[in-house]
Amino acid sequence: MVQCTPGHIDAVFGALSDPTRRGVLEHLGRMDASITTLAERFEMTLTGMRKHVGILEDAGLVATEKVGRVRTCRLGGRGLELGAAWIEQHRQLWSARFEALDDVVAELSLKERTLIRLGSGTERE
Amino acid sequence: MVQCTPGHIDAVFGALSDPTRRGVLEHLGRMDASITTLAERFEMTLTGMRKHVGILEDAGLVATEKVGRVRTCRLGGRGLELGAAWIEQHRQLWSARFEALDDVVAELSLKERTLIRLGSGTERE
DNA sequence: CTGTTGTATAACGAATAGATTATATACATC
DNA sequence: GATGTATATAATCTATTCGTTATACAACAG
Repeated sequence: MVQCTPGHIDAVFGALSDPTRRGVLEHLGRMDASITTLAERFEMTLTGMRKHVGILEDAGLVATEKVGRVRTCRLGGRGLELGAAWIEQHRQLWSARFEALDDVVAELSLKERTLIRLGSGTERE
Repeated sequence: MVQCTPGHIDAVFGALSDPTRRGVLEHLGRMDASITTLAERFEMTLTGMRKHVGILEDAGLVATEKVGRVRTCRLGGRGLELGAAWIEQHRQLWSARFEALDDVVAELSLKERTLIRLGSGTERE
């Protein structure tokens, strides 16, 4: 079951607020990775990367498993749903208050999906 | 046009990671408010609340206008779209990698929308 | 003009975040 | 068992966050 305390949402948004961590999520979206791999990819010490991964774990965005001496990180599903749910719920509230905004939103949703190549400083193009 | 730098997304998620600020957003979703009103509502000093509002402004989530000595705060549209767009984009990435997750997502999207009464510590029920 | 109200600004403090180095441990390999 | 690799843990450092108090200013009420 999805745990949904305020603190958990804090953790999800807090985790997403760092560009390195968003970059890690993008990377894990393409392939699983060890701490060492991620540390190299993001030019950071192992210890530093381990902390980021820990934060992503706490937020329910990443799951890890240690086999032998290698800790493998992969995307771990539900955290992002929490954030998405909160935002969606409030977008609806806002839309009710600003009816005119709906048009803007509809208009933007197309543009943004193509415009955005953003967010981590580690784009692959 | 929606500015969409990594830093801007940092600001949006960072702003959303604090329960007081999410509470302020919820409050402003129901009615506009002055700094004083918000400070009372959230049992905080004026200075403290002013800072939170400033952070929400920087993230593009709130707009303020000072008339006379009163600064009125209202929801200011585009910031939330940025966060929503980022999450949605990556949910799609993830879904591609974990096809089985799609079912879970679909299943949860119903449950969560009713389950969640969350996020700010200032629920009104 | 005087007093009160709403903000702004500055300075401070405790706690956390983001990163590091140094050291230890645990597994793999030869 | 010796060596190298992958991680864990502890200590440290700087910067930022979240909140405060103290002070100043600006505008409305009388």
